[in-house]
Amino acid sequence: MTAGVSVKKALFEQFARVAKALGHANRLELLEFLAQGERSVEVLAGLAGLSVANASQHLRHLLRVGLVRSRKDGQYVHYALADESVVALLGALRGVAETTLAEIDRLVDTYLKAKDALEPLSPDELLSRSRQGLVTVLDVRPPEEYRAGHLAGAVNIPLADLKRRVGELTSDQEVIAYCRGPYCVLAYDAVAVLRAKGIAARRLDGGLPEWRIAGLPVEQNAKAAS
Amino acid sequence: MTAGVSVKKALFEQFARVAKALGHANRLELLEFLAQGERSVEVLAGLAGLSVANASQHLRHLLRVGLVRSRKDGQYVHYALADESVVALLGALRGVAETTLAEIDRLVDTYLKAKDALEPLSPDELLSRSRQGLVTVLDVRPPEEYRAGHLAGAVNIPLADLKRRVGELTSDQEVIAYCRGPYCVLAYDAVAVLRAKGIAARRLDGGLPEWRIAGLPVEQNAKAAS
DNA sequence: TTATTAATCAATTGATTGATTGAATAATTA
DNA sequence: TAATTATTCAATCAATCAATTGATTAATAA
Repeated sequence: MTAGVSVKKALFEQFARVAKALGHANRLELLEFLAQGERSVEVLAGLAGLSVANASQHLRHLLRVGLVRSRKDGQYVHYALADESVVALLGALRGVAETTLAEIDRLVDTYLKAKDALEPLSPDELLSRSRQGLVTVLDVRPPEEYRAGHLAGAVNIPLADLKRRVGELTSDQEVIAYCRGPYCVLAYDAVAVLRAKGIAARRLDGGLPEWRIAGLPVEQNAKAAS
Repeated sequence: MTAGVSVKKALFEQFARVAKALGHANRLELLEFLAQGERSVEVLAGLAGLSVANASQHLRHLLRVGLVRSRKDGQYVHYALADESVVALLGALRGVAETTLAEIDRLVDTYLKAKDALEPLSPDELLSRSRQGLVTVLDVRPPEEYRAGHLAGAVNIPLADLKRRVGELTSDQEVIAYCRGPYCVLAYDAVAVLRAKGIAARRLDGGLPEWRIAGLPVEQNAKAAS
């Protein structure tokens, strides 16, 4: 019982190590990118706008506390989330921040514009509708991200090309657009573009990691699945 | 889109603030106590073994990031978790730490002794069994914690008194013991004591906050529910 | 072998954090 | 009114953290 106190303390210190590792915007952003799939240090540094050395340090920090794992392939080191439970943790963190910080609401509103006007579709709904062939799933991310992993059957038209290539979409089906996750504007913008062209469109709720967990099929057009 | 970058950054910074607030063993311990119910600064300081000034500072920190709320009642300030989502976040943090840190396993083993020998009962199972009157629910925490909130119908026999008062329990029903949460040894010890006396006993999985969310009825013998 | 590239390491700097101390509020009681 | 109690504030100091820089380790290509 007396010894129990220090063990309890040690337990909380371990938990705190994990939480502390989450306590930096850059590391959270890196984790968000990793939630979409394995990435190399250089790619991650580019995505997050960090120097390679800095990104490397943050990644090693995440590695030390067990939030990510790494795999060496030639001269590349690929990082990935350690576990699905990390996605759950990031979701829970978002959940708390959204319900308790008014600041978040303000930012989300600014960032995502007419948020409420675009009621999103849940992964479950998407699953049943796409089984019936009722919807076209549209991935508006850049091709390289699409290749690294996307929803099965999704069409890839990057947002920049959407206006030009809108003819490729059949206008008699509702289009469900998605990009990187809940705070990615691309999908919002795509829905706006499509609606302006008279095509029924909605955004898919959540992000790739959540959909994977929810059971939506994910596929890859790997360049070299080494 | 260019402005989007800084908003995105700001969003991650808000999330990081929350995570950072979780990144200290003392604050996590305070949150664990708060998950059981509202407590005053002095009580929390005592429970966590901190000076009042130090506990106050940690609590104000948690308040600033929205993880707890406070209520002034006379000269006392009572703190409580801001929201149920905080319980979920703490659970997710535990989940990640348990699956990714080997160190945790070692500590839990040391702390909770023959952990696996005592398969716990889930809240759902408890609910159906107690409806049928099949089990006796035993709260082994000190009376003051019991009074502050306990499972409806639970009998309170603090662990220290259990050997002496074991006669108060009917030996023809299985006893389900609980204390403060998943890392509280009292319930483990109680199960050991009861089994030694020939009484079928198991531990209840999780902790009071989780049971509340799972729908188990919680009641209070308030001293003065002001 | 010698470049080149990807990633990490080591050292430095400035900034932030946590515990302690003593003083200051603010509500209650004598 | 003065004393007591619960809490918070303000200042301090040691410890830790994050970004930068330049050097170093591996793997690959010329």
